[in-house]
Amino acid sequence: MSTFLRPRVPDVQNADSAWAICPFCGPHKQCLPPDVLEPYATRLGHISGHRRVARGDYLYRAGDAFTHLHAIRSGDVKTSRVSADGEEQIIGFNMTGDLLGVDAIHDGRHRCNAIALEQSEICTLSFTPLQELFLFMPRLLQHFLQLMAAEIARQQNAIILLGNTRTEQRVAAFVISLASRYLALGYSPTRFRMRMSREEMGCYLGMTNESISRALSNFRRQGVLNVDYRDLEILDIAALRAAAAGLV
Amino acid sequence: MSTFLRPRVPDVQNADSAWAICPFCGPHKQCLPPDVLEPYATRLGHISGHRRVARGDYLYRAGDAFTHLHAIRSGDVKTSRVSADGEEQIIGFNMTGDLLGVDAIHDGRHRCNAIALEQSEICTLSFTPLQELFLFMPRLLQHFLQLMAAEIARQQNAIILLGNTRTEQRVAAFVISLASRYLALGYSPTRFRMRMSREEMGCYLGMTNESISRALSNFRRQGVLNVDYRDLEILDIAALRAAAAGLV
DNA sequence: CGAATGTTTGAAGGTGATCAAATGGGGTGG
DNA sequence: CCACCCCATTTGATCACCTTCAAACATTCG
Repeated sequence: MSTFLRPRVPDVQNADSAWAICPFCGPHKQCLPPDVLEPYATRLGHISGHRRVARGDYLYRAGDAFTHLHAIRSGDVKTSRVSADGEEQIIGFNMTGDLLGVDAIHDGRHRCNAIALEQSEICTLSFTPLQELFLFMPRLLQHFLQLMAAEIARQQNAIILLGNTRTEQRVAAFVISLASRYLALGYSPTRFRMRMSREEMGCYLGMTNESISRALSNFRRQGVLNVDYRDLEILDIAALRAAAAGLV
Repeated sequence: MSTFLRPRVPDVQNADSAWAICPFCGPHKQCLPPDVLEPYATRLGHISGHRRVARGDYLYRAGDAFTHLHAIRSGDVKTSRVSADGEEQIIGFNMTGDLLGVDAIHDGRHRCNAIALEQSEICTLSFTPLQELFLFMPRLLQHFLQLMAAEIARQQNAIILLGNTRTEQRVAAFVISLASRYLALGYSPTRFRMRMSREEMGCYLGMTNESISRALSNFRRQGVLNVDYRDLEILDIAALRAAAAGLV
């Protein structure tokens, strides 16, 4: 990286609140390595806020002017768009550590709704001052670019999933995706509660809630999963992986 | 924007070659407004190169180390990934003005293949020096962020298309997408040649080449399109839009 | 505790995939 | 420049998969 522009952030302690360092994912710090985060914490704290949202609340709506990025500190959120005929179409599910709203950088207007699936804590980041911080903090900028690129890569996976797989394969891949994200957050990857309805899963995966239900039931009959409504346990991860790879 | 970091680029004429200003899309300049581009041209020129590729050539391969971004100066390119079972899965089609490879910023390694659909002219942009330029050129950075966000938005459209539409609707939307991109490039939006095979279209749209062919034939029978192999003419844009909106 | 919503399972029907074959272009080598 | 061959495209027939419609049951939240 360039040596001529080194962060000139004062090395001030800022321990008054955990919220102050939340903009890049708070306690888990998975978005930004601690050694990078530390000197930025103070400045980032100045441009961030936080809110609590209840199940069903909107973080932002399609059409809203884009002013802030939204980071999930805890909880689960879905992002969706509403088509011309008024039907909701889910773009993705997000959980602790995810950063929402970057797509709105394009034209300064949100094109998605972000809706809480349960009570959640949200950090808001004012984007204009963040952009100015980038000029002082090359590693912060680099990190942000990597974040956006990771989002693109994730969406590529979704495109492949939707275009080139059958229902059971798709559901298996989705369950594995959830498991690996819970693992990354330090939760059990084999037992967790799915926060979205079958309807919402189906909307995201391009199938009906009935097909989702049937696929999960099939996996249960095969001894691969233990499904009790939204509680899920992975019994045979190898078989699940095989199903996700299309080896049926 | 910040006033303390204004571009300090020497105002040097740099007219020796059109290639020198190619990094952000050359003659069409659609990526960067001329008044922004002008002062950057010299510096950008220093970090850019160019190549000519023939039909079937790889711009880069999945697994390659990421060093350069690739901008299409002319021609058409497809990006794809190869699944575990060795099948090609097309992520997108790109044409003049598109910037490829941003997804590799995530971990410094390309995850896609980029393959020329026909003879093309490609600009290469060394990413490390570009990152340093960002620190001097806030508007260039802002523009780049907008570019990446636009890519995310485009992929969201693809996800919706794949998940929530039927074949005819999907094909109609694809044709409209091609038309609007040709329009933006100054070409006829109603008569153009499709650069990809039915097979490749199908792979991208999550259907078989036969289904693509049938959908196009149906539109021809209805007087909506004139299809002659890869040559396409839009006869009834209103009907096509209606089909793309799912109003069948 | 009751109503509304979410989930499971069944049966029937439609859409798109698969298999197959004929036709037409385009690229390559002579 | 032409002819050939390979491959893309079109069209048809059959079939599997998933959707649709329907009903029973569980859960959650007021």
